[in-house]
Amino acid sequence: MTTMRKISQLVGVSTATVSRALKNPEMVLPETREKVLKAVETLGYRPNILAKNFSSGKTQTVVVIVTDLTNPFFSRIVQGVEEEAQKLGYSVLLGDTNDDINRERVYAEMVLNNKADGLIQLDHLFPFEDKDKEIAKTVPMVSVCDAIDGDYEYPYITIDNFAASRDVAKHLISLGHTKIGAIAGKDDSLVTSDRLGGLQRVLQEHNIPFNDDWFMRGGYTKQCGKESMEALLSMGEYPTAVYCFSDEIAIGAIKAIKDAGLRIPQDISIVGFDNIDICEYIDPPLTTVDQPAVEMGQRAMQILYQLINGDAIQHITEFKPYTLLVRDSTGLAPK
Amino acid sequence: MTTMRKISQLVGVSTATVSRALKNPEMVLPETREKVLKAVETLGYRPNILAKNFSSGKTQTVVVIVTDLTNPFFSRIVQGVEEEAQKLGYSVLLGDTNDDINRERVYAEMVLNNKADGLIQLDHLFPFEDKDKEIAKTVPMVSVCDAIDGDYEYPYITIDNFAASRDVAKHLISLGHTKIGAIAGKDDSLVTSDRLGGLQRVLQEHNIPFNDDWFMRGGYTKQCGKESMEALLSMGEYPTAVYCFSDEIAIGAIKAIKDAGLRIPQDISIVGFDNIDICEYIDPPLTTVDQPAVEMGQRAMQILYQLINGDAIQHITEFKPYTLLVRDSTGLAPK
DNA sequence: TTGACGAATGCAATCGGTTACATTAGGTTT
DNA sequence: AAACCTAATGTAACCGATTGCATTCGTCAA
Repeated sequence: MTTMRKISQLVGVSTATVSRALKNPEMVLPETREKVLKAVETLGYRPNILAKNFSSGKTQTVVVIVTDLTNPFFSRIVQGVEEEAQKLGYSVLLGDTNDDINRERVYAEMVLNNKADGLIQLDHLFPFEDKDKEIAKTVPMVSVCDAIDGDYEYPYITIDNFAASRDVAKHLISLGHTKIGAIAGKDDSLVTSDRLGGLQRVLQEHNIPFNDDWFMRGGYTKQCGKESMEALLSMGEYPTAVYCFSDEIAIGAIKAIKDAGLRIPQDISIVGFDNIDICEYIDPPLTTVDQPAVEMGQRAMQILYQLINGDAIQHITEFKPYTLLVRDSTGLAPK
Repeated sequence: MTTMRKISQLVGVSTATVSRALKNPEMVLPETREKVLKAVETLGYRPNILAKNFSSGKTQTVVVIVTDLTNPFFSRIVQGVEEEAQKLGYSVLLGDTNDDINRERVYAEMVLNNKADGLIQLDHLFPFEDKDKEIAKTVPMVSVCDAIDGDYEYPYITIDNFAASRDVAKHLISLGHTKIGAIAGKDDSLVTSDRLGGLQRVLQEHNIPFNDDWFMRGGYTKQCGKESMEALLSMGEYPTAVYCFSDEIAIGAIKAIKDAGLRIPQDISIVGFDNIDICEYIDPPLTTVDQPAVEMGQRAMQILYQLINGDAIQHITEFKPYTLLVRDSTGLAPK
């Protein structure tokens, strides 16, 4: 391997000069610089990043923790993170945890072990136990889209889920729906409580009762959406509109409705959340709340960059704009 | 930060002994080991991976290059890679290239710069130019699912695309189809030529002409699928069955067909490829070829591991089993 | 002419864990 | 008892780039 020493020998200067010629050209005589660059060229020198990282104590790398990379909403956020990371000179280590808190912990500890400089979390469980909270304090860390409800002091990029839910609820009520159910993703998360809260608030404002039996909990998967919807349909009386807390859930719900021989939106209206690509392509096109996934990922990376580079860790919840996209999966309530 | 030196001072031994107590316990007196472990515990020592990597010259990290992470087929492969990487003690650096050859090159060079030990490529363009081929020779590298047609000496994990295409073609012919179109993903790739070849061979065997106008090329996206299908439908005579080289393409094609007021499969049969999760959920459920994505990713990582750890680079094309899944998007050819 | 100053460069320590080689202690063999 | 061996541990070099401090050299002012 070509090292800096070889360059310095070829040019007849010290390694310090070579280092400066490459990193701080203005500290070096133009002709020295020329000679160094030429030697770099002829020997095909590449700086050993390992050595650089070691002496600087930084890895120029961040870890992204995702529970399920196959969820297109999450993978878009990751794309945003990565795009921004590359701009800022960082690499992205992938941590797909498959909902396993222990794997989350492993990835979080990578920062402590100097394998990465910071952490971005999507839809996470960590920090989970008290010992995790200790770790969380020392690790530069940002949450995107979902966070743990608790008193943690790290930034959180999201949309105003409460307000978005209010918009969804108003939309359904304006179509005449009064029998409204919901299928949530994960329990005990800020997203779930905010979305549920927004829905309940609007129902309350319109004196429409909220039927707790019609509030289902599962995961952000098609499978869960299908099973939850089947459960709803098997009840004696079921809702005429179902608000799914993710598009994946909605897709599963739609499948269950069609399998039962019912029509969307004539019999049941469906609303999703996230606006993943496929929403426009499914039948019927899905009414959903658009979240700016890529932008959220980018922003998370920007903030993480600031944290890593010295800004004190402060609690910032940053809201991005959202849009309710009305498509064909919602319609007038059946008579 | 707690370093090995601190431990050694606390215990009253040298750093070498500490190192051995942790890495080669059998080289150290049991009681010494106990004392070291205790000190590690009380001081909360964590080895600095940066230093370890530096002195060993290895990063225990691999790069995965994907053109589009939001494609669920690719993200499943990545999941497989990651799962296996974790088992083998490796981390995964993500390289989403957005079809940009320059970004691919950046990621490939990470291996040369000691940022990673090896490279896994999905649906890639690299190596592209002659200078890339030089790089490719020195970099431990494995392709999954798609490779560049050319004389490169690195392993390739795939399914037998030619045979799978034959199965698709036979299935369509058995349903009475003779007017068969196809929508490909990328040009100039082994996958495209194999799949097209398999289709053409079977048509030839049945004395069915292959209409070149009905062979569309684009990318592996819903958007491309939709546009290609619209183009097909705008022709005076269009196929009664369309073989899409990915499920994403198929989903776009289905959208175009429905928008045109036609029915699937009564008017047009559609076949996809990959068997991504959503195939069961769309309307109608999609006939497709299942590829064992997770397993392919795992296997790619295993082989890369072997390459990194000394096995000579050899050209292996390894085929995984595939399955044609007949669902409801294919039916009898219209009279 | 000399002292001061600044620009350019060199010297050498440093980061923290690993490891080849050296040393020591304890036991065994002859 | 001397010679020898082995297990356990210590010493110090090493990986390669960075950087604080020292040095050199040329220039300008006193």
